[in-house]
Amino acid sequence: MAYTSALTALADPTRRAVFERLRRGPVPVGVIAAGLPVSRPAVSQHLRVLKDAGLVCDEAVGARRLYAVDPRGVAELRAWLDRFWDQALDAFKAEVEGKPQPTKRKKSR
Amino acid sequence: MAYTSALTALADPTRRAVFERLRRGPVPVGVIAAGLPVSRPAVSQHLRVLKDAGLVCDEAVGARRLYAVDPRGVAELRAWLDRFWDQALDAFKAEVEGKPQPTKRKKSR
DNA sequence: CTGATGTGTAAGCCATAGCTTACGGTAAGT
DNA sequence: ACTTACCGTAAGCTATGGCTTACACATCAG
Repeated sequence: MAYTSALTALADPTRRAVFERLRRGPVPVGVIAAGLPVSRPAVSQHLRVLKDAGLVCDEAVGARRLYAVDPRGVAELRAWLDRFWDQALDAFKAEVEGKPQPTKRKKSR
Repeated sequence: MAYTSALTALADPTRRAVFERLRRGPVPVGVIAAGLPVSRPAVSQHLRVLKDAGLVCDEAVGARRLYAVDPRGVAELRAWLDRFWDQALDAFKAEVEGKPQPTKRKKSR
């Protein structure tokens, strides 16, 4: 269940800013920190959390280190949310169509 | 930007447990608290946060109050994640095509 | 080899957030 | 009307987490 750590990671505003900055493409740490109101070590710590959550991957390029979004982490989060979406919609539909039973599972796809 | 509060809300493990309990259908507060290792007021506070984030909606039924998942909140989160997914994939593709060996990574699925 | 650049890590401070107990309010049952 | 059940809110305590400064290591330029 890696989506739990992913959600925890994306909860912090600064960390979201870091992550959204990476959306445009691979960026070194210093560049990210330059566009944010926090220090560079803070960005390093945020990247550490995002990496542990499987949301970003890094690559050493000379003295620098490029960070990029890891599509796999995003995919996991999407999968969890989609599963949630389907079940919630089924429950909602059953609720609207007259309420036979609170917890009733029709069909799942 | 309601997805920010949604992500913040889903970061807490207990709050995720509350939310996932609601996935099966509308449930009163007491039932949720009975299945969790926290007190009932704690669950109330969590539901408050989830409601403010647009993830759940409530309905008074007699002395009880039923909470259910609000599909709209889930949809917003999905939209944000999908937009992220597309841009991340584009950046990843451009990175692969542009440079010979940008990042050594396999395709997951 | 020396200095400069880029980065990760450790220690410490402080604000935030989650939990508990206590209380007030509304609805149903007798 | 009185009692019981169910729920939300307030106040307070404590732990977690994010930020900073200081330090250590690796790489490139000269």
